[in-house]
Amino acid sequence: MKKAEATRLTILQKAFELIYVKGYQTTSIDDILATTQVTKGAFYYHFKNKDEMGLAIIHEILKPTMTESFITPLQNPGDPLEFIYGMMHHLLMNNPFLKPEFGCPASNITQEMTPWNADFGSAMNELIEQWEDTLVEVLEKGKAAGFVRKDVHSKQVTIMVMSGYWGVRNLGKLDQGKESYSLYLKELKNYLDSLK
Amino acid sequence: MKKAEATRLTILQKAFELIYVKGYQTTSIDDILATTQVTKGAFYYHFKNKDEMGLAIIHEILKPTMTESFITPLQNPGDPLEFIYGMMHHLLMNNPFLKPEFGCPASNITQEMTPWNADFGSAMNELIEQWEDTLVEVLEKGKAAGFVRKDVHSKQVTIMVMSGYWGVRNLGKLDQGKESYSLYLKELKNYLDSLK
DNA sequence: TCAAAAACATACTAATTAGTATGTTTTATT
DNA sequence: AATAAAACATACTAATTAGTATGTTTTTGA
Repeated sequence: MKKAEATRLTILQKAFELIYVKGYQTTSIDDILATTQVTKGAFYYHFKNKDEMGLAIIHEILKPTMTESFITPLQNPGDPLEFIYGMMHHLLMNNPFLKPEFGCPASNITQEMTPWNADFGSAMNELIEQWEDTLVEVLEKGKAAGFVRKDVHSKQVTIMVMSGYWGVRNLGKLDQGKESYSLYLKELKNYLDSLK
Repeated sequence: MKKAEATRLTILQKAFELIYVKGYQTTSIDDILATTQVTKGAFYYHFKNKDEMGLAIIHEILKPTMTESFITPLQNPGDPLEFIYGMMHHLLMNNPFLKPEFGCPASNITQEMTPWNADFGSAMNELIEQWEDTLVEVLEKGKAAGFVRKDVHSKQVTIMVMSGYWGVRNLGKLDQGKESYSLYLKELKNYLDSLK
């Protein structure tokens, strides 16, 4: 990788972590410069302004990460209900990057930015629609393969699952540990069983 | 009401609306002064600093509002599953104050403030525990009265319902209207039916 | 009614912010 | 090696921020 490209990527990655922890608006350019050891001249060489960097983070960091977490594992066949539960369990209990006290990066950005920046809104909408479409698709396949009842409404279930995940990621901020996560996962299992 | 008390209440109410729309950190004292027509001297007479005002909003505005919305209606007997569905439907579809693009005030504050201000965290935790306890209680009564299956785990269901609500309030920010709300409510109905 | 306290008003400060102006250094191309 | 462009560095600016200092007005209780 070229050196300049490495600088740009460092900024995006470190800024993403800072924003995950502190929020977008309260992460200052100077914060980013301090943790990356990049100077202001270099920063503004790579990005026109802060928002351009923010959108680049969504497209170049968040989107690939979510594709890797949600879309790619989906290529496997088998019971989609098992698959969905396993994905949620892994995300909530095993993912080493995501901390209960800081929630879900995508959820955080949506909550903070969407009402006031249409570009952030449509960028996040793309991500979420990709996730949504993938879940609907896998549920439909599951219906065809007999894993899921035929009268199940895949999109409704998808919204239920995504909402639950984002919600518990936020509820969990009020815990000390992962109690809410555990309770949520147990009930998610019951719910998914009811779709068989 | 005394005039000074009225000033204080105006600040809390208008600041609450501003924070709901703009977020806590990005709502400036000057914003609040401009919309309330209160001067800085008056503001700092009533509140030691911004955070004291924020906590007062939680305790004196948010908490009573939530009690009125979630706790009081709960005194009625009858089917708790019907009751929960009705409450969610009303909150999502009919509440005139809450707008899809701005989400849920309690959820917003939790997401923004909890990781960085322990006082906000424990204040919000109080609210949520109150809501949680109420839902658990009503579900237990429902089990006793035969409305809910005996093997249902009330706290798990409660976490599922609260997470779903907070999550769909955030998902809904990406919609133009209330599509996600409608889909969520339909599936919530299916889910609650599975607890009968 | 009249002083003391409560309530409010105005002008300021110091820190932080995103962004710019104007450089110097590094890299790539001939 | 020479040169132009790319990449980075430093010093600044103007706006905004929470909070303070120092007043004036209004209310209250003896």
